[in-house]
Amino acid sequence: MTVTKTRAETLSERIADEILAGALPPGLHLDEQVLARRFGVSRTPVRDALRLLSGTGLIDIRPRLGATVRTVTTEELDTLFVAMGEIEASCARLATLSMTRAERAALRTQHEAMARLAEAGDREAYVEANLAFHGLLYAGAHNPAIEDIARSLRRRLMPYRRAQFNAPGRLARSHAEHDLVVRAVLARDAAGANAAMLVHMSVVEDVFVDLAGAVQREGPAEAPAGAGGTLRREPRPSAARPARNSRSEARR
Amino acid sequence: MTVTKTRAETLSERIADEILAGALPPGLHLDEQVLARRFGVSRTPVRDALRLLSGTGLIDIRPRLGATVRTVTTEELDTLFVAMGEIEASCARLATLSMTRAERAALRTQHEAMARLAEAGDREAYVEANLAFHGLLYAGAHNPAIEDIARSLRRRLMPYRRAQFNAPGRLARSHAEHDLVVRAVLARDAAGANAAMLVHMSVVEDVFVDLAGAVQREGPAEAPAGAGGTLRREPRPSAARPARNSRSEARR
DNA sequence: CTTTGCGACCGTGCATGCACAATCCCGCGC
DNA sequence: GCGCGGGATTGTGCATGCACGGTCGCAAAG
Repeated sequence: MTVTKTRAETLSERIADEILAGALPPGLHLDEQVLARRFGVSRTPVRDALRLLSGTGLIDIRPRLGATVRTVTTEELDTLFVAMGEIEASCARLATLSMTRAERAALRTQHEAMARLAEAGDREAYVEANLAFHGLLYAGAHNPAIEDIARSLRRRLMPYRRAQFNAPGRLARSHAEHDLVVRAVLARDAAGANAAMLVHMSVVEDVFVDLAGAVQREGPAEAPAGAGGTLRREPRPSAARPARNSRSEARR
Repeated sequence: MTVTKTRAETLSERIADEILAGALPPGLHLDEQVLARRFGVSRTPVRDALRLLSGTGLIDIRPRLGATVRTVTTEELDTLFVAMGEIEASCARLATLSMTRAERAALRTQHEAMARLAEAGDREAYVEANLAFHGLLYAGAHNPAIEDIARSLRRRLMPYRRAQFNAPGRLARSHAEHDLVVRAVLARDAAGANAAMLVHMSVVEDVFVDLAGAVQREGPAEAPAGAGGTLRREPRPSAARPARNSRSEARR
């Protein structure tokens, strides 16, 4: 059996962590030699790690120009959130159709635990429980392919989701939205679960866009590790507020 | 500007093509040195290409064991088809909300052209037009993130979709299913478009599963380039027929 | 005859070296 | 003063070499 992790693998994880933590800010050029020195290896495993990471969407590699941490504009972020919503909604629907009795029970338990956290206003714990909650739905879909997609998207959005529960009253409203999802799942109402999750995720998106707009207007936070501070400032600060929701930009 | 394509890039495309064409059958071990000799380069660009390819799901790389063409079991294939259906349905819904007038017109034109192809029974042309048809919906969603996911999934499924239109009457029925999708899109009925596409894709899946079952029972086709012949034969031929549809396996 | 331990072979992981391309800087011309 | 061209610099792309881990085969023991 293979327990050996190659250096390239280890490196790609560490670099990914640093990107997600904000230590390597978007747009930063990733110099192979610098990274090699920093990690005490040669350029070869660094190159391998960067190739590996390019598949995750975290970095861009352009021939002869090297790798840069992927810069995400607000427009791209918006489409990512929409896509995430669609995938989550699909998971909710599939989970409604495929969850075992035990999985439904676990979902219900998790949901009820989150009610107490929301009431207590424990944001920290709620955020963590929220990840687990959505994870239960991914797993409940019994579809590794779509679960991979969901986790990959969630990973890419992670840096931008931190502050979302800081908005006043968001905890309670989030839980109320979850409640509609859970009810539909338990009632075997697949279409309802799909729709409820779509609503939930579009709210999440809107909350984010509001925050992002605020960040953009004031400029990013001071510390490089500041949550939400990894948004690229648009070249022209005027007209910086894009269409709020690509779902509603229709009918041109 | 960068017009330079690196050898690794070129190689990854060529290798991908060969995998998709069936020249490199699933399970085949990809020897770096052999590939290097075959393409007249050193092992380094080959390694880079393989790392790049590992992100697309076409190959597996296991430390110290090298790369193999990804083997897809019927179960995995089933989940992939379900995921594809979900993504396509999402695209259809988003396209309904976001398509411009011109895009709707193009969709209608394409659909009408396909009516003639279906009537004439021109499978070859219909398959190609079908790709374009779905491509119009991907693009119409105005969401690069979800479009990428759709194209990536379609790519992975490509080798297994060839024979689907050989089933008698499939062309006409496919077009009828499309018709429901197109009507919903043009009528701005997002939920309807979503549902219609879901139906269409689940039929596509069922047709495939029937064919796959047949292939498995008789063994793969003779030629290594044979369409549908890239299915891995299960170790135990008995009990080889799995649950037909992961959507209907529910309520355990 | 089957099973298990040992050794040789082979392929991947990683380091190093070189060449070319893209960028930057400085000097020259307008 | 500003734009433009050419050379130096820097970093990536690729080739090559070596070492370690894994696999396979063979032989010996049960």
